[in-house]
Amino acid sequence: MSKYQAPKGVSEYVPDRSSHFDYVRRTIINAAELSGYELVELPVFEDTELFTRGVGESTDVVRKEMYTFLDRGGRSITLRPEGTAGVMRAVLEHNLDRGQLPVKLYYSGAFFRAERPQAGRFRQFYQVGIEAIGLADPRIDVEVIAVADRAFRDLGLKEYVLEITSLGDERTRSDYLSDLREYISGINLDEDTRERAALNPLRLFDDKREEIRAVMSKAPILMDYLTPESAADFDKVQELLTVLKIDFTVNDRMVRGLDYYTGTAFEFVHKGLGAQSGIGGGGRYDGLMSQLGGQELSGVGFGLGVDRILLAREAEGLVLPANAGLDLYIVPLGVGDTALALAEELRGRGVKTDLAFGDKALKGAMKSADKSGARYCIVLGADELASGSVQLKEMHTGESTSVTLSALANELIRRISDYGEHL
RNA sequence: GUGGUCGUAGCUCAGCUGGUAGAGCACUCGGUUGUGGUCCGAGAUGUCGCGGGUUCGAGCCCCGUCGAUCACCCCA
Repeated sequence: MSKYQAPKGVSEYVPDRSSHFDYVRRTIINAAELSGYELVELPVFEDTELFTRGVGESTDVVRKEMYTFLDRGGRSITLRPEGTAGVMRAVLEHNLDRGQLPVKLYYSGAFFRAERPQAGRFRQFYQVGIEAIGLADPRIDVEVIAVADRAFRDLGLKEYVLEITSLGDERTRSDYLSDLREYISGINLDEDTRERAALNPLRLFDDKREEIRAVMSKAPILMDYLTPESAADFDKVQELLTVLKIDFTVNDRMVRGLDYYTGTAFEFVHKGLGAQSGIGGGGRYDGLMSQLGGQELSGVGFGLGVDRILLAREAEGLVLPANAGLDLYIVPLGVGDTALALAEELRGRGVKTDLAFGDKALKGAMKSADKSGARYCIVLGADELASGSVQLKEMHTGESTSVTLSALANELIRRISDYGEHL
């Protein structure tokens, strides 16, 4: 082993797991595209201020988890810890909010948070997210949730639950928070906990300790402070989720870590994952655009954790569906040049082809053919070139049929399209 | 950032109270002239995470460090 290792806490994927990772990511993207979301490809670093203002100075993410540094021009730069702020910046910068609303966008890529790593929590991790910007309509909230749910179902996940809540509008929030703070000031807490509560009193709802849970169960609930409009929206969300047959539970003490959330908030939690069980979450944000200097527009979106979803699939024992691996493996016997040329010709016609290199002995080359997972295999040697035909062998049945070299490409294409339809 | 556990061949792991490293799988080659997946045989492979210390001697003990992991915290 080399003395170099990947930096602490990064997630990286190599074969065979990389294809599984890619499958997860593509499935999520596919769900987004099915609902009309379009790609934005954004930088992985931004001006630090975008995040301090967008995500919120009081959040842990901003206070202690950002990778921030000065670039060579002395600018303060931060590796993106989340996706929404960057999307908003791009929307404003390119005036996407001047056209028809909502603007529906998705992104996919790496994010960075300087946390202490553990299973399912990485310093570089992958997220796919969507944002629907410009319309405050509970139907869009539900659409966003439905995209996530579709992705999870397409991925074959079963052991997850959807939790939803409403955080109300700004007025509800400030009324509620002052009451909650008052309640908390009346209970006896250790210094550390008191500090956390001062920063964000909602955090105490998340505390794992029995005694804290007991006192917090009697604390005022945000849900009771909702304005009639917020309450009506939240009812509508629940009604629509029911219509769409998306199961959910209302968690009236859900805590979201990012300051910008208002109104509908949700979280998908997987049961097989231990402490880092959130596989995705999101919600509506009313103040974010104006906070960043744009017009007063509301938005809603989610971020799904690709790494954790892969872990969740593995926890459920799911394996990759019938893979689109190699179609053909060529075993050359002393005619490596011709074999490579043939492979190139077949590849040019869309046949996924690999071949043995390095003048392997027949037996070893056949083993390679087996391990490659290719559907078919041919041996190519002087005899075949002389006769102009090869034995096309189907690996899993062992059956061979004689095919002329000139007809090989067409024959393979025919067979591939056959089994393609059965996938 | 805090606390616990762990770190031995590519992988999963064994290694008794300290005496100088092993198994299974994987890999390479072979089992008579050109067909894999089973079987049989042979072979290669480790600075025992890294650095110090104790000791005649350390994979086994001590300290540090790096990494993983579990929980707190936080969140995707």
